Amino acid sequence: MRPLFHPAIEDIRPEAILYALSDPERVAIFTQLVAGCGVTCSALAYLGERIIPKSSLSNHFKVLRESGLIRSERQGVEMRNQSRCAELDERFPGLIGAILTAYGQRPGQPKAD
Amino acid sequence: MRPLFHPAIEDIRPEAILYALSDPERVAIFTQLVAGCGVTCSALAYLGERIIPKSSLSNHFKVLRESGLIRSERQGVEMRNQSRCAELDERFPGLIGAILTAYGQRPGQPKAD
DNA sequence: ATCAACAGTTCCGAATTTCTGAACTACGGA
DNA sequence: TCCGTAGTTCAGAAATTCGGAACTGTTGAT
Repeated sequence: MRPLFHPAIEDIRPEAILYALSDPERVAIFTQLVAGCGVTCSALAYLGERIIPKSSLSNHFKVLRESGLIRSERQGVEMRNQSRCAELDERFPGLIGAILTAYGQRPGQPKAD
Repeated sequence: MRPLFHPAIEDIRPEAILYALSDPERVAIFTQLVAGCGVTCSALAYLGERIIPKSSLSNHFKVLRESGLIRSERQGVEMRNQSRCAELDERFPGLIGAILTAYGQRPGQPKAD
């Protein structure tokens, strides 16, 4: 499998972040990661009112990863995902927090780590 | 004149805001409006390095308007546009500011450090 | 009233992007 | 080895975006 691409912190573009988080399904996924639970891909298939097909889920993770919002690494047969909140909050102060607050889904302080 | 649709402040959805501001051309337009001047549509056709076709420009304004970011009203033969920042900042505290700050920190943009 | 000029919108076809089922790859365990 | 599970990639259909041309609505001039 191709190595997964993660942008360096300085290469992260605001438009990619906003685009990634303009989809409520991706926001729900990201929110779970920020909260620290459900870190694998398949664990999140039942978010919301529908079952997200796994190819769509995989694509959501790719968008989140390539926008710089999350970091993914393979661990055995599954993929561990974690948010890059701490880095992001240094680069774009207050941005992630304000977005999650706006969605009304912020479960904790993204800066905390 | 047929009134243009503007969402009530309580109907504004974060995903619409993020989607609207995930396009750098729209961000450039919005930034001009935030800067204060009630700006017309055609006055912004030369933002950035290309001439934006007027149908595209019209669509950008429509997206901004229907997401709740701006208010537009016809004044004579032209359209005056203004940002809804004050309302928005009450509904989604810090969101617009954090987004504009994030765009202001892109590489290539003036940096405050 | 009629016409022309202008600001912006709408229409619609082409190009691009998104979605998702099916096929596939990668890893671990027996 | 073969099997099951986790996730990715492929490919075609569906949806969205882009932008030129035609159109609408307003003002000012004749």
